[in-house]
Amino acid sequence: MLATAATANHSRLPVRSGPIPEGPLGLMGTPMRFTRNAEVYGEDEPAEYLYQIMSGVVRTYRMLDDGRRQIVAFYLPGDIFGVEAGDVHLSSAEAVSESQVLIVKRSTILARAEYQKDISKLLWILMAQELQRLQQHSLVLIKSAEERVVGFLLEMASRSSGSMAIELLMPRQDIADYLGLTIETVSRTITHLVQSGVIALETSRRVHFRNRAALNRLNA
Amino acid sequence: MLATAATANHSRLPVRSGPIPEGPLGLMGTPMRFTRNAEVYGEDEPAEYLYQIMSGVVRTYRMLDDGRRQIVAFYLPGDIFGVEAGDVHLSSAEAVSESQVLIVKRSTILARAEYQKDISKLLWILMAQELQRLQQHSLVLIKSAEERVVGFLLEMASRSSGSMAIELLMPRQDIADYLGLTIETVSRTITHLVQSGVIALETSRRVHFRNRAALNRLNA
DNA sequence: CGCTGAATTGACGGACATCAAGATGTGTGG
DNA sequence: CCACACATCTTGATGTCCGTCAATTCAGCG
Repeated sequence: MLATAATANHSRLPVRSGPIPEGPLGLMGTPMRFTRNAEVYGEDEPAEYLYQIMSGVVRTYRMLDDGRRQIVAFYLPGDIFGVEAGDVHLSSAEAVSESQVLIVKRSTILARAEYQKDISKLLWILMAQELQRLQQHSLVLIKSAEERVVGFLLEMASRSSGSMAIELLMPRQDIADYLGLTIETVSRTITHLVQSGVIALETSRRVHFRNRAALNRLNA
Repeated sequence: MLATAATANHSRLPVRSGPIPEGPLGLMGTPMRFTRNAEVYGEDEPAEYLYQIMSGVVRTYRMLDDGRRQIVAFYLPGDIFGVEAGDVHLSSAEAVSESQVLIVKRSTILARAEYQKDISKLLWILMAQELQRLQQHSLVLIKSAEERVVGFLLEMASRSSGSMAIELLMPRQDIADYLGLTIETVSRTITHLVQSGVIALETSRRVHFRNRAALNRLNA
């Protein structure tokens, strides 16, 4: 799954996983910075580039005409995003926090893919991940609020280095829009998890796991 | 969006869009029949084949541990399914009704794709469609029951030939599991749409559109 | 016909949204 | 360093949409 269980790293520092995974993109990309909430690309724009996160977090999302926002994915350091099978972006992308992103022209990659087998293989793998994430996500959206929140915490845990505690790198509103809930429901659910002793909050963004077994059980 | 408004075709015949689109698969496939509810493939099985529907309907779905079923997609005549970026199926596939399906070995296709450019292009297009469908679907799952049902009817309309009336080729339970609702809610919502005069039911499976504008308006 | 699965309808309760207020945290300027 | 402004997060009260449970009705078929 996305759950690449990294061996525990009991650093007390914020997550930001260590060194940037030197993917194939690292060799040819141009670094660029995005401030909080800055747009990386917009829905329906031509998909000209691929992006790899060096630091920070990026969210992709789509808007419903009535103003609701569905966050499609969060990308963390090392993750590659902007992959589309078509030549137009299906969603918009924004920096959740100050972020550094490597940018590579799609045409360059596609050209290389012509003769360089591993590149085109990489593209397929990325597509496969996207598909799997999306399928997983639609499964999440039919669960109860508690299951969604627990699932989210576990997903974030699996993607960050620490196993005992994680840093939520996005505001509650983003979590709500990712899970298809309201911010109040997310907040209340977390409070409830704290009260039942399965997690503890050091700050509102920092979550300690006190009973991982119970969490897994709640993740029906 | 998915609603590719086809120019009207006032046939009174059941949907089953005309002749089978003679895709590249048509040239080399082996036909096979599946009875109602027969399994085409199962989740986690190796993805060895691609499938093209000749007649009937196939659904793909995933199960939640608590028994809930999330239908991922319905495939109608002409549609190709079984495309996975990885080499394992992420979902199971079953015939909704008696169906005829063309089957092609994946390895054959991939081999051809090596030197035959249009084949590998086709694969990308299919992936793109899957991605788009999935994204669309997760947007649907955060809408209200009425919006989901209306959206479903419009989606089915856009995929079938007739514009004034459509045949729902699957039972209510399948619609419910596709939309993340219960069968009762689907039924009640349809009844409500009938009462407000935007649709009419000839039989429970056959839907007449009486006020397309209103439908589009309800599809927030 | 009567049998069987599918679909509809009704009564009721609960989970989550909504509306509103307060608490906590954070950055800025004096 | 403090104070104020503003955003984020939490908490409470209330409403409603939809799920659950249960009973009918309807359609297809031997």
